[in-house]
Amino acid sequence: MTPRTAAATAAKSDLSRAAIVERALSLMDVDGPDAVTIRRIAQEFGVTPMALYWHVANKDELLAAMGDALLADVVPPPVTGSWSVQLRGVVENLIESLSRHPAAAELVFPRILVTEPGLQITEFTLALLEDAGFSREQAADLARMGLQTALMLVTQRPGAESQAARKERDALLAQKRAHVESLPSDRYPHVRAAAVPLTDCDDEAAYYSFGVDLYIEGALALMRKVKRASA
Amino acid sequence: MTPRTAAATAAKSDLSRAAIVERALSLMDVDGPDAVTIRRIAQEFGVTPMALYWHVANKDELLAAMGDALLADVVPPPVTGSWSVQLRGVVENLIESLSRHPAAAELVFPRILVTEPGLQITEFTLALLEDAGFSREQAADLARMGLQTALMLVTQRPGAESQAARKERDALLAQKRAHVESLPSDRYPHVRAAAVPLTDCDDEAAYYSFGVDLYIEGALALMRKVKRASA
DNA sequence: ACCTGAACACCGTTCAAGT
DNA sequence: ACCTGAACACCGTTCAAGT
Repeated sequence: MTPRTAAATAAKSDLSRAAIVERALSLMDVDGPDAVTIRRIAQEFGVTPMALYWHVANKDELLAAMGDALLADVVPPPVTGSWSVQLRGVVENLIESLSRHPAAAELVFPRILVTEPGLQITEFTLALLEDAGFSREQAADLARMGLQTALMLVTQRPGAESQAARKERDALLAQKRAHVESLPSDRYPHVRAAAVPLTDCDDEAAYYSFGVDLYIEGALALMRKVKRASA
Repeated sequence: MTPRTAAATAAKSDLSRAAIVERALSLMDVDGPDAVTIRRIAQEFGVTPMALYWHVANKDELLAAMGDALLADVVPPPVTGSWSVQLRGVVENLIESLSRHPAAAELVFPRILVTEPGLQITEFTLALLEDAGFSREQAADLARMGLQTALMLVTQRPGAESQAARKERDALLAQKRAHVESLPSDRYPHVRAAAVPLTDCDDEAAYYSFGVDLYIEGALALMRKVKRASA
């Protein structure tokens, strides 16, 4: 029996498409997108780079699979309540899932119309919006922007928007805030005063609900306009 | 006199930081982000890869400079009209500039609080929103989401969201639409019916104004809430 | 069915050297 | 001041070969 580390043994025995995808996702969160390489993942599994190609066609397919994995565990939205309450549920559940792997969140975009769960979310949202009275085109745009809203809120959350490795993130954040606070207050008084809220997010829940509010209130206002025009 | 192509001669004589940035931007639009490499840009200028390092510290700095270039020619917003009209101007002018290089648009995100024009836009927007009655934190969140809205609309515009080279884009788009149209209509009736608006954008102006409307109407609705709470 | 080894065409970047 | 040449450590990927 050749000696091997316990970790490598466990990892190697686990080599599978799902395990690779999961490892790639956490690699992305911890060490940033540049760390997600075929060779690095293989190394983490104690395996040759070429071994991955048995489970995954190529890197693009791996990235797609990562997007699919995020989409796969989005909780289905509530089916009761007003259309705006249900719409809010769609966006909130998206945020809930995407925020588990913020660095990988944007990978879901190209997968939404290709993957089963993505299509189900889209179907539900379109039905909701058309029933509410939006035209087909408006419903399509609005549904798309709901996904965009969830995605933006997650990927660009102040304090977490950097693409660097987790280790460097705090230093970069401190540096950025110091820079903003060093700005001349005669030229940028508001920016300086808002240095903290611009660079960090002390209350995550409040941040997300404010963002979702903006979207939902916008949709409600547009609905009123549609009703007025058709009346 | 050694023979050289006219293009290479003209390009070589033009080698400068600004020229490199410009070339990188159009390379990104035409051939996709993967085509933006130090070596490829050098080749386009008929020059050795190392030559670029005189004008640019490294690739990260080049990407930052590309973001800065987009921000640099954002038209200043109008200074008259209600706060919501001015806010709309901010977002519309951002869209105007970013849509000239959609593939590079996301590069502005990390540059907004670092660059002169970015800070001016932020200062203007924060002042606008705080004067309107939003708290400092709300103003910061709302300003950020205005930028996010502009960016998302541009980068994710249906039919242009692919990161592929321009040559392949049409084929990919057609393929995607064909896929959506081949969906079982008993399971995804709304998605199927909305195949065209989901995959293409026939009226660009209408698409953008709908997106900006959503944001502005949302802001107006939140303002009413703020007023009501403080009354 | 699943993995390895060698090889290829690409990257970004350093460092010393040219003019 | 501006550019070249050689070299290094990395990529993704192919292809033939092992078990």
